[in-house]
This record gives sequence, C-alpha cells and structure tokens, in this order.
Amino acid sequence: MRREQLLAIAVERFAKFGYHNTKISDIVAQAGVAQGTFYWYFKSKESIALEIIESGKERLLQVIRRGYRTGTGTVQEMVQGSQRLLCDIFQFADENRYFMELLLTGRGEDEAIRQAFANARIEMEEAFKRNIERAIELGMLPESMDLHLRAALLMSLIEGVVARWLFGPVPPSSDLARRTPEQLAAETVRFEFFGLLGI
Amino acid sequence: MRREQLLAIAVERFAKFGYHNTKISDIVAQAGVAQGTFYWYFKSKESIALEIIESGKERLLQVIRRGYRTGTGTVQEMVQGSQRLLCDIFQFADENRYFMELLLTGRGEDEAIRQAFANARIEMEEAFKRNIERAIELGMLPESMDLHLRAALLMSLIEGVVARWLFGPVPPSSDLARRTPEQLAAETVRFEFFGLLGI
Amino acid sequence: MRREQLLAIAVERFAKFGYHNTKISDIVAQAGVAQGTFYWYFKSKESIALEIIESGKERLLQVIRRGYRTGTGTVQEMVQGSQRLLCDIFQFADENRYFMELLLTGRGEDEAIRQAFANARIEMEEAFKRNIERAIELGMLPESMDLHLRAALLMSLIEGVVARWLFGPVPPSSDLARRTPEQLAAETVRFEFFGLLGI
Amino acid sequence: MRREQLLAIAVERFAKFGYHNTKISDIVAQAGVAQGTFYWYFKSKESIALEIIESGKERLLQVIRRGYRTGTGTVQEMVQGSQRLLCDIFQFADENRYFMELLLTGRGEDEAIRQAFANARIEMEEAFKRNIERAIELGMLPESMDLHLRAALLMSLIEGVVARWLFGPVPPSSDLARRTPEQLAAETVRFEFFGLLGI
DNA sequence: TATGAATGAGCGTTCATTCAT
DNA sequence: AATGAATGAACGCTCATTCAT
Repeated sequence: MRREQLLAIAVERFAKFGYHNTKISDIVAQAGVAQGTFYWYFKSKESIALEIIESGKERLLQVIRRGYRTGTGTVQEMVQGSQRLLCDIFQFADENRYFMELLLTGRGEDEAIRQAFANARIEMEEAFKRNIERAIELGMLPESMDLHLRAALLMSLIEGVVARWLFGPVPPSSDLARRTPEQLAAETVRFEFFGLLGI
Repeated sequence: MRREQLLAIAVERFAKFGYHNTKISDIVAQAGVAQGTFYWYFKSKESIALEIIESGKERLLQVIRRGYRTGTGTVQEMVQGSQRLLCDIFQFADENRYFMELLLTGRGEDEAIRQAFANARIEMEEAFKRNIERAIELGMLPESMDLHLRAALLMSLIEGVVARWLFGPVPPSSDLARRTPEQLAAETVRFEFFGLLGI
Repeated sequence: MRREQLLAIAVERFAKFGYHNTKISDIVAQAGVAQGTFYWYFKSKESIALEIIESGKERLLQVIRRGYRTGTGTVQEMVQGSQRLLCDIFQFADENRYFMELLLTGRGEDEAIRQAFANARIEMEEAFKRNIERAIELGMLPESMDLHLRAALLMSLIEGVVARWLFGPVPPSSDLARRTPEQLAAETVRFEFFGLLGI
Repeated sequence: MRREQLLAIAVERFAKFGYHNTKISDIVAQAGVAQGTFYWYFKSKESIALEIIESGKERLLQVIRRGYRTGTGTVQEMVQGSQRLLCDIFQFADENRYFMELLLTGRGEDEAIRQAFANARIEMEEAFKRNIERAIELGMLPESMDLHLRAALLMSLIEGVVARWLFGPVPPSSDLARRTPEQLAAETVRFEFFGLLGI
C-alpha cells in the first residue's frame, strides 16, 4: 500500500516536474510520511525511477505484442487490426498518462535513467518491427520499404500523437486534446496507410 | 568571441548531459576561464539556456518558412517540394545537432526552460501548418483531413526521424544513422504522402 | 541465549569495523532477528558497548590479579612467574580476541565509551602496579625505577605485543602472528627483565 | 592560510573527539567560514583526514630515520644514541600532540583511514628495524633476539610511553605527565637496554 | 518476546551565485 | 574583462530509536 502510494506519487511528480525537480521531501510530504519512510521501501531516488520505467515498459510491451490480431490478409483487415492496436495503445496511454509522459519526455536525467528510457523505447520499436514483419509475411504489407525505417516512422507517429494528445504542447487552436482514443486511432491509421494524400 | 565560446560549450553539454547535469563549473573549465567570468556574459544558468533555445528556434523557423517552394500544383511537384524542405531541415539538424538534440530531447528542466522548448515546437508546428494550408489552397493536397492533425503527424514524423537518425536510441540492427539527408528525405516523404502501403 | 548472541555479534563487529561503522541493523541481521528485538535486550547502542567493555575488563583483571604466583624470591622464580602471567594474558587475549581488539584499538567513539575504555586500561595498569609492588616488597625487583613508569612500560609492552600478534598491523615480513602464547611470553619476559642487550 | 587553518582545526578535533564525532560544520564554524568553503580546499572529509595522516607520517619518519647517529660501537654510545633518538621523538610528539594522538589512538574509522594509520605505523616500525639492524652490524647489539620482535617491542614501548605521557589515560597518582622529554627518554632507554632488573 | 514499519534529526556534499580585487 | 575564494540553501541519504501489534 505505502509502496504503491509512493510509486504513484513519484510517477506523477517525475512526469509533471521532472526527475531533478522532484525532491524526496516532496514525495514524502505528499504521502504524509517521514523522509526516512521512503528509504524503507526504496533503495534510492534512482532506484524508484528505474522501477517505474521498468514496470511501465513491461505493461506497454504487452499491449504492443498483442499485434495486429488479424487472421486472413486483406488490406481492409490490416487497417482494422492496426486501428485496434493503436486504440489499445492510446487507451493505455490515457490510463497511464504520467508514465507515458515520463517515457516520452523524460530526458536529461542521470545516466542510468536515460539508459532505461532509451532501452524501453528501443524494445517498443522492436515489438512494432516484429508486427510489421509478420504483416509482410502474411502478404498484408508490401516489402518495398526498409523495415527498420517503417518501424521508426510508426513509432514516431505514435509518440508524437500521444504526446500532443495528452500532454501538449499543442498550438492553441488545436482541438487534439478532445479526441477519443478511437477517433485518434482512426485518423492516425489513415495517415499510416495512405499518407497525406489520403485515399 | 568568449561569449560565443561559452554558448557553444553550453549547447553541447546541455545536449550531451542534460541541463541539470551541466554545471557552470564544467562550462568554464572547458572554456579555460574562471567561474566568475561566466556571470560577466550571462545573467544566470537559466538565461544562457533560454538564449540558446531562442536563437536556435529562429534559425530553424527560417528553414521551415521557406516552405514547399513550388509554383504550379501537380502532385509530383508537391512531393518534390516537400522532399526538398525535409532535406533542408535534416541538413540544418545535422549542422546543429546539439541544438536539435536539446530541442527534441530536452525536458525535465526548470519551468521557464520547458516553456521555451514547448514554445519553439509549437511555432515549428504552426509554420508547417501554414505550409500545408497553402498547399491546400493551391489544390495540391485534399482537404479531407484535419489541418492540425496533419501538421502534428508531420512534425511527429520529422522529430522522430531526426532524433533516431542523429542521436539514437536506435535498435542495434538499424542502419538509420548512415543515411544521407537526401536519402532520409526521400524515404520520409514517401511515407508522408503514400503511407505504409507505398505507391 | 539471544542476549548472549547479540553481545557476541556486537563485540565482533565493533572490533572488526569500529563502533560507528557497526549499525544496529547489521547486528540484528546477522542474528536473524528484527530491529526492535535489539531494544528488548539492550537500552541502546551505547549501553551494549558499555556492557561489553565492563564485563571484558572484569575477566581480564581476574587474570592479572592472580599475579606472579611465586613464593620465595629468586630472580629465576620471578622470571618464571612473570612468564606464566604473560602467558595467561596472551591466552586470554587469544580466546577473547574481539574484546581485546576493542580494548586495544577502540577509540574515537562517543565520550562515555572512551571513558569506559580509558578506565579499563587504568585498572589494568594498577593491577600490574600492585604486582610489581609486591615483587619489590619480596625483594625480587630493585627499587631503582619509578613504580608508575615501570607499570606503564610493562603495560605498553603487553599492549603492543598483543596488538601486533593478534590484529596486526605487522610489517609484511614479520612472522609474529605465528607465535604460540608460550613463545611470545618467553621472548617478552626476556626483554622485560634484561632489555635489548639480553642476558 | 585558510587551508592550513582548516587542517589545524581538523587535526585537533579529530584527535580530541574522533573522526566520526567531528562534523564538517564544527570545523567550519570554528574557522568562521561557510560550509561550502571547506569543499573549496578539500575534496571530502575523508581526504582531509588522509592528508593529515600522510603529512604527519612523513615528518615523523624523518625524525626516526636520523637513527642512532653514533660512530664507533661502545654500549655507552649506543645507549646515548638511543636516548637522543627517543628524545627527538618525544619532542616531536610534544610539538605535534594532536597528530600523535590521532596516530596512536585513531581507530574505528572508515576503511581508507584505518589503512592509512596502519600503514603509517608499519613504516615507523620498519624505520626502527633498520636502525636496529645497523646497530647489530656495528656490533653494538647482540644478534640473540628476533629482529622483528625487537622492533615491535621498541615501538610498543614508545607508543605506550607517548600515549600515557601526553594524552593519558594515566592512573590518578602517576606524575608521568610532568616529565620532560629528556627525563622520559632516559628512563625509557634504561628499560630498553637493561629491562626491569635495571643495571 | 518479537516484529518491522515508521520516525526525524542530522550528516556530508553540491553548486549557482556573489563580490572584493 | 576577469579572477577565484567564499557563500549558504538545499539535497539525498543514514540510522538509532520508537511503538502499535
């Protein structure tokens, strides 16, 4: 209980204010416990950050690994599968927005933490790459483009959309923030498959 | 001279190690001057960071504002124009990689600095939005998709590609880092206009 | 049982690592009990240290007070008596090496503990003084040297020898550590009575 | 100046109260400077302690290395030489009493510091061993006793005498503290060469 | 007897900033 | 323009001790 409470407060503050601007004293004050209590549950400030990243990464990877979940191979099905996957990811992001904020914007921290973040994003990208690979095997996607690049572009799209949707910065006139996960997935997947020129 | 030297060292270290992990004492040591000298040229650590962001932003916006640089309105020309623009951006990124690293990964800093970063990215996105708007007016792009979202997706693509291309993290097997700006622009623009399904 | 176990662990760790470098949490961890249990048996960290010193001092004083154990007064007997006493002390030191280490090297601690150590050593020295006094009365030793100084020199000899024999530091080439208590006593007593010039 | 001032305060407090009971805040308060000033001159608390030990050790070794300073080889000269050496050492101890107190009683500290102390004492003992060796070569001392042990006994004598003379603990009735270095040297050397039985 | 979570004062250290020169 | 010694608030962390169970 206490442990979970401290974890939750830490994710939130790390995401909102950054790692270095989050003091242990802030965390324990918000939890209403003494400074020492933190160190009963966690070895150090770094270790709690690492734990947050690791566990969030695992949960997010589970979502991605479900893949396109489509049987036969029409483009139609491919698009639907991708849309469902994106929707799942957006939902996860919505439910774990502090973690996602950390993951997508968390840089400039200590070396070990940078590493953990970089690692989490690499693993995500590779999970996507495997999905695309499988889609190519099933004949659902053409082989014409470099696999790595495709995965990179896909990740970029998702990272950018999630970041803008949930944490800004968005241009003042944008109503991106008001989209539902479903809407967002539909629009993103349209761009993903058909590009700026649309259908 | 001294001023520029200090600025250059600061961008580099902010980008490499992050704002909080860069001490004034590191900067002056690398420049070979005394601690106090820093404060003759800059008001504070924050102010040098702000200056770096502001000036980098202006230079980058100039690149973007040149726009698609196309006269008539065939799709062919649209694609070529976009490719040229992306290529310019990638070249700028390559020549200003410390600034770009800062811009794309610099988060978790003090509030004023976050704001400056957020602002820079919003202005970039709006510059893109104006480009797209003009392309729609010229009939080069369909009106079918939300303007804001299109700009957001485009920015996401660019940010993601530049970040992976220049600073990693990239999956170990990826050869993204070895692309020339031209190659990268060609591949990105293909995705931009035609999506995952290709031509 | 528990009490004795905790005492034994404490002497060992105090001797090995010093008072301040021994945490209550180390002691209880090694004993396999909870932190709070310590405070059921001892009032505080200081009190367990004091108890260790006090009880060790009493046992050591018993050994010293047995004295030279000689009846008549030949020099021969005097030497033998002294040798036996030293041997007893060395054996005690060997069997209580953690306590001896504490006694001989334990400094830099809190005031009350310093006091207890100082006290123990003073009492030891006075026990020796009484032995020498009795030897003088019996005509076994000349009166020519200051009594206090003789006791001090004797104590110094014993402290130094025991410290080097059991806990080092010894110069690398020295084989002091391999002596038996008997050998050590013989050699020390020779120096004690006849000095560097030997017989 | 500041550096020397801080060093002097540190030796004194380390000797009087022990390493762990000396806070940086105590040192700087006594020097009348801010906490941070300490770190302008020294890397850490440990490093100042190490520097104190190292420099004191060197100065003391210089005294010991002057050796017996005797030419020909009568016992008389040997005794006189030894007495002069002891006298020098006692004078050094008197003039550097805080350092000597540290050296003779400083234990229970952090590992690096323990090591430095142990090392200093080993080097001292070896300096004495070389002196004895030379005396044997010159035929001034019999070969009958183990060299290492003789050096150890000599060191023990000196350590014990200095410790009692300058910092106690001494039995209340002892007037040891009032001896001059010369007196102390004379009495110690008598014991050193002729033992408890005197001449 | 025994537990172990909780406490909180206090420590060593860092570093942006100031200022007399 | 430049120095570099000095500042001091603030941080992460430690650990002897307490106390409800």
